[in-house]
Amino acid sequence: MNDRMAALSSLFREIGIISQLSSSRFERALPHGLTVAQFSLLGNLIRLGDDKSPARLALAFQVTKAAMTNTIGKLEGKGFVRVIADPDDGRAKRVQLTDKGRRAHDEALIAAIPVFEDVSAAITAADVKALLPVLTKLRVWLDENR
Amino acid sequence: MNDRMAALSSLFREIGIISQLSSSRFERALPHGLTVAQFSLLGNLIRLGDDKSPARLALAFQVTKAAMTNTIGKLEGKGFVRVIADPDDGRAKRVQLTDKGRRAHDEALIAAIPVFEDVSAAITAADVKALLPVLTKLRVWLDENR
DNA sequence: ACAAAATAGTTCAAAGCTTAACTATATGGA
DNA sequence: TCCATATAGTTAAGCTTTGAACTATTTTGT
Repeated sequence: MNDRMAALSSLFREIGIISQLSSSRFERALPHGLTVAQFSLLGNLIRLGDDKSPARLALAFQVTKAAMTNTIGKLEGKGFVRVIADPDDGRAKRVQLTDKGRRAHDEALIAAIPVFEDVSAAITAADVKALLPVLTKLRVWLDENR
Repeated sequence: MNDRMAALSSLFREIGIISQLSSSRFERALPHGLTVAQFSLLGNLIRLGDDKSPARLALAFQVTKAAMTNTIGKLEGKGFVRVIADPDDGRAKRVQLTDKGRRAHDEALIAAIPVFEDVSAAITAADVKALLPVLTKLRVWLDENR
């Protein structure tokens, strides 16, 4: 058990550091003062469709409703999303992309490309492909057994 | 490049979520209100020797001096470490373990065992072994190209 | 020997996240 | 129908971290 614990400790430690370093590296490159959370949210709305409730987005991103309120508020302040009352549910809201938000995401994507290219030097496509399912399984487990 | 970016995005996203979920899971189990940062610092002092300067510890843990000041302060407040002036360098300090700190780490280690056992269900020893060098390489690269 | 540059540590404000408490609206069962 | 419960969202307080500014001390180079 001792070796096992040591290995897992190392694993979680590396993961924690990578999480921090990668976020700050991307955020340094992103325009409009976008954070990774904001950029990811924009990307999600673009790729998977907008007009979703904050609660649903909070679930999708594994953050609390409070955190999502904050992120959405930031994007709204920048004019990148619009938040309207849900016509079908008086409790709920709906988050919609603005044209400005789409443009901002495009710019951010372009700005992020060189960072991705740089990072590609540190990890091969094959390694990413090998890592992902294992990490996903771990993440799902941690989430389900929270 | 698009697939590559999508894969890397997923990778960093999984890593970010795992970082957060694993920390909170461990912290829920740890006694004395120890955080992962505090527990790791105690462990480092025990395994690799104490009597080290905060600056050196900050480097080892990849956090800022300010963060290390905070972590050490918390441990000092709990009586788990003692901080003295470095007799050889007027600018520096030295962080020393107390007996209470050693005992607290032992207790925390015991409390952490079941968490490690639980997590073992979500990732095999072989997978950890395969992941570690790749993540380490990535972490080192991110650190060097910060 | 001495001024300039580097290093150690602290403090402060800002950011993002969490939990908990709270308001408002919906839903479901008696 | 009506009350209990669940869900949506916000707010406030607390935590950890970062970056920048600052003091004190040491090291370096001339």
